Amino acid sequence: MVTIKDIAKATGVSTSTVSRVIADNPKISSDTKKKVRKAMKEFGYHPNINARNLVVKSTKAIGVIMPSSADKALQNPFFPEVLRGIGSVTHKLQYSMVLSSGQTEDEIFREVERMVYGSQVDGVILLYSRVNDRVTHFLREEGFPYTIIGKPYEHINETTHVDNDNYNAGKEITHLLIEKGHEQIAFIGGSKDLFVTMDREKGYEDALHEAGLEAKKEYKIHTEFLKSGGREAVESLLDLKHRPTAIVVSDDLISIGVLGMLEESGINVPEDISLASFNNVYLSEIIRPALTTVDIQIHELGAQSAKALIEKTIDKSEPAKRIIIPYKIVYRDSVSQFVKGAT
Amino acid sequence: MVTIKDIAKATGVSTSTVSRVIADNPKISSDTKKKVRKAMKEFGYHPNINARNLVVKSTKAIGVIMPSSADKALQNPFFPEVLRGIGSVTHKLQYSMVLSSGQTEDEIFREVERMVYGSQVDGVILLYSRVNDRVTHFLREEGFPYTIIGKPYEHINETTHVDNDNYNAGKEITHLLIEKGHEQIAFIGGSKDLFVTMDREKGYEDALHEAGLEAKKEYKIHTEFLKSGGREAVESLLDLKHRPTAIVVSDDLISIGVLGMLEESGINVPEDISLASFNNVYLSEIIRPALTTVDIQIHELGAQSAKALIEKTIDKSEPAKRIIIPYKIVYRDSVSQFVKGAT
DNA sequence: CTGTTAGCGCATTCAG
DNA sequence: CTGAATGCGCTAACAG
Repeated sequence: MVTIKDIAKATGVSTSTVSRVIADNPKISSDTKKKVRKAMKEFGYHPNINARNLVVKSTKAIGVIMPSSADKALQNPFFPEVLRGIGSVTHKLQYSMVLSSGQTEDEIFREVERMVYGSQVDGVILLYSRVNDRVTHFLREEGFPYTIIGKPYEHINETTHVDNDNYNAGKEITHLLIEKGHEQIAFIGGSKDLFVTMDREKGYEDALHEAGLEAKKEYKIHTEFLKSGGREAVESLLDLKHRPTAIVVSDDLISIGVLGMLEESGINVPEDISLASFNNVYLSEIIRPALTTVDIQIHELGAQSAKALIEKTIDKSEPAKRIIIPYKIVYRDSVSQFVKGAT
Repeated sequence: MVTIKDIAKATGVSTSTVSRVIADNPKISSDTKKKVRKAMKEFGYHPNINARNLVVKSTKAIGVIMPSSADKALQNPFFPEVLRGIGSVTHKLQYSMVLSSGQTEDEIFREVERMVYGSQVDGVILLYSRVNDRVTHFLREEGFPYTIIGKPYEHINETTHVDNDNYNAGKEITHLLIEKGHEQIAFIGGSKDLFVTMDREKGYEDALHEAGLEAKKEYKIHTEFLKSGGREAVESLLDLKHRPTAIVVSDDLISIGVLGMLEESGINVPEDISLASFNNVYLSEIIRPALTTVDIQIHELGAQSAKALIEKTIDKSEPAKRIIIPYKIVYRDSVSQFVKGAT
């Protein structure tokens, strides 16, 4: 390995001078800069990141914490996409991203501990927001920089997070259904202790109320990506005396599962039942019928969270921020006008 | 930050002793070990990873290089799943994974350079295998440990990689179709300079030949995840005088796109056309009809590549290995018996 | 079984 | 504008 010593010796300057040209210190004459740079190139010099980190006490790296993956949640194309978003800014700023790899909550906790205590990263991004999360508590107590994608469970005004206005998105998408003449509108959501689900559901309910429609209890179900219990829940929904004519689904991936179940039952979308969901992952455009869904700009969610985090790691006095990424409804083919007696 | 010095002072031993109990050196009396550990706990001591890396010249971290993402390829659930696989072993071995974030080939190259020259990682895993890849060349010339998921373009016997037997998988899945009575079997693949595609396609062709069937040129098309040109290609396939009765598709995600197109054209799967593909991502189980596909064990692909890489970083003399992960066909609902005159 | 010494590669005072 | 000296936090001989 070629070090700054080598190139110092080769150019006849001191190591500090070399160090200064690396930092592009303005007090170094352009002559010596040129000379030193030439040598660096010739010798194939590259700074040792660890040595540098050790002395400057900063790593130019951020940790990205995925949710515990007992479930199949990670198969959701949401994740590669946020990663891309995060990556787009880390890359621009020459930061690295280190990914968590733990599966259980406990494993993840230890990992974060390692990242923080070992000063492996300057800050972390949480790709989830769970009720009463140990990791969040830890980060907060340590005063370690972090941002959350989604809505924090507590201390919401003191923790910077980037989120969508899921409540209004939920409201708006149900409103769309109502406008289309639907009155029997169901809601299928993911895990109900996720804020996304809760917010979107609340929006759905309020839209209904505002339209003078009833939000029947039996119209709201929650399912973990159609595993085991999930299918039955959906089936019972379809078996209802008053079967809904439209469904708001909290996630495109769930929509795809629901779509399959409807097809099996000989129910056509959107003729018999309309479907509207959230996220606008690539798949929702590919599948038939193409999904009417709200585009939450996943990429931007990631990018902004990284940007905010890095700003915070650089200037600790940076105040906590809430960043709301605008959504927009993408109209495709899974929603249609309600026509009486179609079913 | 509490350092090894602090706890040395507190316990009245030397820093080297503390260092030794961290390493659980057997030559330290259990008495002092106990004493030191107690102090570490009290003071909340955690080793500084950078300092340690600097002296031991190893990082216990591996780089994971994603393909350049001009296309939407990263939306493929394949990636989260390999990441999980890789993560499962890095985590067990207490390694970290740092993810590439470059979008273009050039950006990625610089990143890898940084990882290698900056000794940020001990080795890297390439999640792609492109013809004439700059990164691969670089790694090879530097003699830096790396493994490839997929089939290396060159020096195949000198670079450890983990792959499926895609040729035979392709053969077997087409054979399945043939057994079901199909004789007009088409092939839809992804980018044709990917080895996966090539291997699977070759298997498809050979299966046809062995069965005395013709592999018509117009039956083979390539499409980049159904973007722009892709749809037309598939359409032309369906417009053929002798429309195929079965299709081998090289990737589940493409299958989903094809499925949508067929549905639009009023063609039923599997009644009119059978569909068989590869990967067995979670979606293929959820979608209707559920996909008959070959399970390539993505998770294992990732895990084994990480395992092999780490072994190599630990013992540089470890020989290059080729690790073939077994595949198995998962029979679901997208393939059916061919019945004459069904179309 | 444990302490002393040295040094990993770099950035940063402080002089000059 | 540049060099000498010091130390970041830790491990690794080498002694004892």
